[in-house]
Amino acid sequence: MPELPEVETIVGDLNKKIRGYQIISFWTDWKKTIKIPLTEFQKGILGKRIEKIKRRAKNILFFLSNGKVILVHLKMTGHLLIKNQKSKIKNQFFAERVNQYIHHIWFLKKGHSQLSLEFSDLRKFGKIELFDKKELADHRELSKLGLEPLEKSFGLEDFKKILKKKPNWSIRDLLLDQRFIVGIGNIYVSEILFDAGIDPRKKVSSLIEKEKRKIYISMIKILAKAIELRGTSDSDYRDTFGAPGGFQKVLKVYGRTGEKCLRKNCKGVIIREKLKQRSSFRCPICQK
DNA sequence: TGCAGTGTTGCTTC
DNA sequence: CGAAGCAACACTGC
Repeated sequence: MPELPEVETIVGDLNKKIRGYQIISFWTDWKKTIKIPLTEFQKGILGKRIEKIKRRAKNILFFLSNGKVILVHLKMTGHLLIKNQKSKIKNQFFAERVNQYIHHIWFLKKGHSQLSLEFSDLRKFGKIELFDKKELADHRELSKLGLEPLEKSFGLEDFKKILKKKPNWSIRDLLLDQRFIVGIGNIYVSEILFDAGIDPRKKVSSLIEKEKRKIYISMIKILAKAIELRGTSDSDYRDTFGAPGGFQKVLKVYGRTGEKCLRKNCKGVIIREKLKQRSSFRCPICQK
């Protein structure tokens, strides 16, 4: 389930490995994922060079030499894997599990080097779009997205401005809503609020100055740490080598129902509760 | 064994 | 208008 740190890791790898490659062909067995007619998609990408890859929220954007942009969203179970004839996915068990779900493949070439970029998507929730770079600014969905939490320009004051917009919401619902701050999903929202010592159900308007500051700092700290560890592989996230991330080893609350709270001297036991149809994890003692 | 749970996000409904 | 619920899909685990 890729959130900001996972997508950031993937984009970093893609830039290292496929920047400058030309798309020679594209194969799919599930057209529904591609949001424009397949012939139009093919025409827009074949023979074009991949100039750079960027992340916006949880979206991956491939900028092509003809001014087109391929948008890929992995949703819940998507993976992008890069392979050449010799390379095998690092984790063989994972390779066997994932290969049968490869529904789209870009075949790439640069000089004598040939690679394939394979999109594995078990639940087929992922999406692929193609549009002109000049439409980027008013893209129907991208234009509605909120601020990037790791941008240098995203300061405490910006965060507090966002908090003012939804005083009656719980802090958890606000952090998860991509219209305000992007990139945070169910795993990191639990971890951020644990780190900040804040109850996820807490109403935004009841947060005092100190708490707002804590949440802001924890948000940046946890996301940056997760990128450093190449993301969280709870059940199925893998990087473009098929290798797992490292953040799952340092999760403090997510998926730790019934286990002891890891905060020093806290005797709490982590609980899971349903908030708005989704699981939320917290320590009932040290998150106030 | 069958059905709830899994999490992202846009769409529908009220 | 906003909030809640659902659908897209397939596998896991209780």
